[in-house]
Amino acid sequence: MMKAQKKQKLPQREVKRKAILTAAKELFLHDGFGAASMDAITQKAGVSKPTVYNHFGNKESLFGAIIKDQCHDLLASLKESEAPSNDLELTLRKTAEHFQGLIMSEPILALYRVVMAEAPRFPELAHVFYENGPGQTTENFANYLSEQSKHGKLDIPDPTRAAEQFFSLLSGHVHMRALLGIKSPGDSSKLEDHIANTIETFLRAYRPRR
Amino acid sequence: MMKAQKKQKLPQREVKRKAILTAAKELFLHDGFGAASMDAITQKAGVSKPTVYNHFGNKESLFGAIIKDQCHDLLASLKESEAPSNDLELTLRKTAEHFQGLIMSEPILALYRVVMAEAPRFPELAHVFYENGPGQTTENFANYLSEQSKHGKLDIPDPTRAAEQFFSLLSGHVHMRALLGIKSPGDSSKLEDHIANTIETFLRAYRPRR
DNA sequence: GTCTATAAAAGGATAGAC
DNA sequence: GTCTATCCTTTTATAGAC
Repeated sequence: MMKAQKKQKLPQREVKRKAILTAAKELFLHDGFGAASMDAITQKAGVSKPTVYNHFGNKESLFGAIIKDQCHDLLASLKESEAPSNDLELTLRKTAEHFQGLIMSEPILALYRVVMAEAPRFPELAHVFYENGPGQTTENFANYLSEQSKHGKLDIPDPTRAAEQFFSLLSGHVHMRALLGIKSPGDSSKLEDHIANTIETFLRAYRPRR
Repeated sequence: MMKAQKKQKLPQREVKRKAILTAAKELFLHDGFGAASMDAITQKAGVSKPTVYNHFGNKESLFGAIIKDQCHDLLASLKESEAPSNDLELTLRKTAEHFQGLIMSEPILALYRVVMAEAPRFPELAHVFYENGPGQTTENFANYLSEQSKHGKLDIPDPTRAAEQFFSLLSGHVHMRALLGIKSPGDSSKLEDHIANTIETFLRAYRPRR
């Protein structure tokens, strides 16, 4: 199954491809689809225009490749946090911290902005984003909640809804302000506070009564 | 204080201005800042380019005027729902329905997309949007919650946080899917369900325990 | 104040040499 | 496969007539 390579020389084609992807990723995420020009991308990548078009055909395809890449990276990072312990509150806190750190990071904020902005023109990308991000996250967490509910640690009639609620509470206006680039004084210093409060509220709503 | 108008003729300048604003609003909200061209705007407005530039100077200014207009309309619509009755659950439901109907409408969804996408390049617009929309809404609702809490109908230590949580639960993944243009089967038919469930969860978390 | 016509620049994409 | 050089379209913005 191994393709014989004529020499050990590093395949230059792949090097250029990587360079293009890296440059395009940075510019598309930072400037959006319309404002990022192919010219700027070729320049940043250190290649010429025909090379870019040889690899990706046109601007839309390149954009699609970048966004899908980012979405898959996103999922990969989300899967790392699979450590459901027996300690309910600990698991909630770990999950919340991981999720929060992710969605408040600049690369993911930029991905949110771009995908939402271009959703009307790139509906497929919007789907990929949702499935790999919020969709998958919710599903995994719903399974956990369902299990905990069976064990009597929680009282949850609809785990999927509860999972969505947990993540909605967690992102909330803090996430919205971050998407809008609004720096509320103390927002960042009070993230721990926000997480603790989210968990407390969630448990008040779903902890079995007595 | 009344300016004497030389004749009863309608002021043509204002007519054209309105036409430009209407056309620009539609195109900017539908296509975003970059993809909407001044050419398309002039054409749709039925005026010529120099007229547009005479009125608004450049594309950025026109965009700013449009977005700010929309944000103020948004606030106006939000203020209409000020009917806090003594029936807590009724008020929650009315508030939720009004808010939900607003944020799920296409014009407001488009406004969200555009403002978020352009937030890095138009930070001032992002602020105007937040203050007139989520900020004001939260503040008003927090006041109501605070009152209800004093009367013993709710047990809310931090009204602003609780208000944010209420609206976060309410928008949640339903709103995100709408922003992404994802039509979940039954999403629209189950909005009433979603609202009812949000209120139930909120009350489980914040209703006084005996 | 508003138009026709056009300038000036930048964008996406390609032909042809190597 | 990759480059240099270039084409064609579209874009923002303006000069000058009415």
